[in-house]
Amino acid sequence: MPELPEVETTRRGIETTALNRRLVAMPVRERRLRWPIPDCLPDCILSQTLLACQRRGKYILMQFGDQGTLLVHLGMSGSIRSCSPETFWRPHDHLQWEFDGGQCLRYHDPRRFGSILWHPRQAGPVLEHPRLAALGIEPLEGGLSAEHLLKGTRGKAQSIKQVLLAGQIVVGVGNIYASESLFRARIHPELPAGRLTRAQAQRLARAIIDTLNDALSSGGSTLRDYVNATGEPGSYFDLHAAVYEREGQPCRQCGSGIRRMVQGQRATYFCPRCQRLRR
DNA sequence: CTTTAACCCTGGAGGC
DNA sequence: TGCCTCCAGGGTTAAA
Repeated sequence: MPELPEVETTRRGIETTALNRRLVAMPVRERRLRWPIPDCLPDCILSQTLLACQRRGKYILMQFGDQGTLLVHLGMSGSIRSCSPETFWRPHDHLQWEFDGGQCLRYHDPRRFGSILWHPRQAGPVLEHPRLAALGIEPLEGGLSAEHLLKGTRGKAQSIKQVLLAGQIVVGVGNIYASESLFRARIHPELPAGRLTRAQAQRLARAIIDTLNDALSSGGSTLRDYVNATGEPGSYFDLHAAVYEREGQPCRQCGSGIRRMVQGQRATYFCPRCQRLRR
């Protein structure tokens, strides 16, 4: 599933492929995603130039001329690849953006949990879009500190794992990296968020930043360019997980058996020895 | 207000 | 081999 590093790599690939290019066509084969693709597409962006491609959380923001911005989410099975406009359409290829010069981006999403939303310019700053307004800070742009985590978790009885996943304090920590970050910070996933100590918050801020950066750089080095990747469809970054999906296997730190549990209907993996509730 | 659970969807795994 | 059931997952909303 695309986590923040994959989304960021995708964003960079889109920039490389299509920034400052004019959209000449946008065939849509399937509008039924998380929400239906708006009827005004593609008309409202045809012949417009892609002036910027940014990211907020796991949303990719494509600004088309002075018309507005497309909010593109990959859900959990989505991907965007560059191809030639004539490339045969595989199952679950839902649409493509064709730019002048022959550049083309294909949106592919078997489970259709992804979404494509339209934010017209007159609706105001795109960052105030309902889907974006309440998001936590970006972990890779500075500002994620122990103080920020302590402030955001103060008084919360919910587990630290679930608070991280909720994305209201910091974005981009999906199910995989929540487990990985907590392991790296040696914090038990069930710790009530409000009980986080300063030392733990310090380690957690560091762990989140390092975990995401590691994934980003390893993804960048192994695939170079996600959008232009020629590997098998749907191949995501090869994660060298410390705990994720390693139930029963020895902890790389202490050798104890990695445990799996469910929090909020989601799997959590942790080392019972390295991550203790009481510290 | 907080917390929980259901939902959207498909591919893959496991049981028989 | 094939059919059936179950499950994973992110993000959102309805319900408790």
